[in-house]
Amino acid sequence: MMINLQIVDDHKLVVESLSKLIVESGVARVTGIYYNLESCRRGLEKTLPDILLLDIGLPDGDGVEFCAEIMNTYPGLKVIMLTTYKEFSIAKRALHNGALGYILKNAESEEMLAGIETVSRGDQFLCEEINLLLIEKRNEEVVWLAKREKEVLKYIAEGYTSKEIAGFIHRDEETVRTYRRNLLIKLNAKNTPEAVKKGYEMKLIW
Amino acid sequence: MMINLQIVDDHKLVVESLSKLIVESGVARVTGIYYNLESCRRGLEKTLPDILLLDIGLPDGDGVEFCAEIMNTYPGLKVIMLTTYKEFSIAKRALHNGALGYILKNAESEEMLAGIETVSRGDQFLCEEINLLLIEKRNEEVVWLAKREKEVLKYIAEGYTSKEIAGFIHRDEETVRTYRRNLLIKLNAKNTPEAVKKGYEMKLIW
DNA sequence: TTCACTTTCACCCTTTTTGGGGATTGAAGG
DNA sequence: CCTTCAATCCCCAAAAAGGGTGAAAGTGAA
Repeated sequence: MMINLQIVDDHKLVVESLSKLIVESGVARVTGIYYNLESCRRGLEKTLPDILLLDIGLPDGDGVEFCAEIMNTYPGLKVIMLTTYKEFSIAKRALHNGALGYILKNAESEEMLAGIETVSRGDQFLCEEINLLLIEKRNEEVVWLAKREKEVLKYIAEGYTSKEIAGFIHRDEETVRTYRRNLLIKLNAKNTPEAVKKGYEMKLIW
Repeated sequence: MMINLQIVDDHKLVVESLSKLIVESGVARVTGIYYNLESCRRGLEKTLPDILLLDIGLPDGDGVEFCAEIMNTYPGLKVIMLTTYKEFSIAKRALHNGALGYILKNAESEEMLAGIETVSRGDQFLCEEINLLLIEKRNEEVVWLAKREKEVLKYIAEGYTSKEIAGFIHRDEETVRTYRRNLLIKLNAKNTPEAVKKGYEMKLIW
């Protein structure tokens, strides 16, 4: 019984080669290809695959958050994150959001195929580098920002002051100041510029 | 007379598929593959190709700056930037640094092959999206940061104050404050957090 | 040799941020 | 039920950044 697999990635070169690789190896059948989240959403309504290969930096949103979204709708779906980010916090968030696999784009083809087979059996699969990273940083905390905090961080990155942001979100300036303080603590940043940098690195904003 | 081509990209999946695509199409011969800049440097000393496909986000440095470096050493070498960044300022800097081509990774295979052939004849080739972008923003200025300014921007992104940075680079605090002001003007940012954001977007820091 | 730009430093004054110290509500989870 | 934590607000003092402006030495290109 063949594994049905679909791919979401905006890099056509990656998608083409990947589907060729998968089909030729015989481990799975590629039943759908999407270049953004919106078309993927619509596609999944029609045909649900066993495995979804999901990129993170899509043009219309964040693959990590999308993962949580589709796990709600299709709890049985097996998601493998396929990305370039070898950041601890991103991998951790992806797994927390229900991804069963996490494979870097600089992985070998064999690793890719092994991952698909492992995940299709319902087991977790992490590529070597990420596995080591998670073991190494096993004790480190992941940064969880509240919705409001993320919102404020985005405004900060766009150069708005606390007063201006307070106006945007219809809250007191003091409230925004509190979010700001918490952001610095949670992101372990010395000041706002560093918080923006870390937000970028952890793909919390963009 | 066959085109000799080499690839620098840390995404093994991309490289594999790309070289397969190129070889199978018959437009060129792939004579070298590198996963970082350092090994590319050493490889070019041994065999010089006609065309170099160059990624931007390499593990050991910036492909755009590397382009300028190798154009100095091998002025005849034809470089095609192969990347995910569809930012005006990055493309502009790449071309200024001597790249003859700029192709996005979400381009079609045909575009890729057409690009290789065009560039091999010594003509410039830009993929559709970048071409449109350059036409559209033809009048916009590119941001050129001085070496010191980039250095200061990096320190700012790491959360250091002007006083601390002044200590690091052995200059007066007032000097650093001047760089900071100029950064805001050049990057058209309202404040430092926004400057950091723009620095990231334009791949001026990382 | 101009001209532009980088690099360097200086002074003044205003706004914003930072780093402390709190507090209350309400929702979610054990 | 109790704890945790998001979300909301408050105050103060010190530090840092922002805005204006000026200027001089050095480099490199036209």
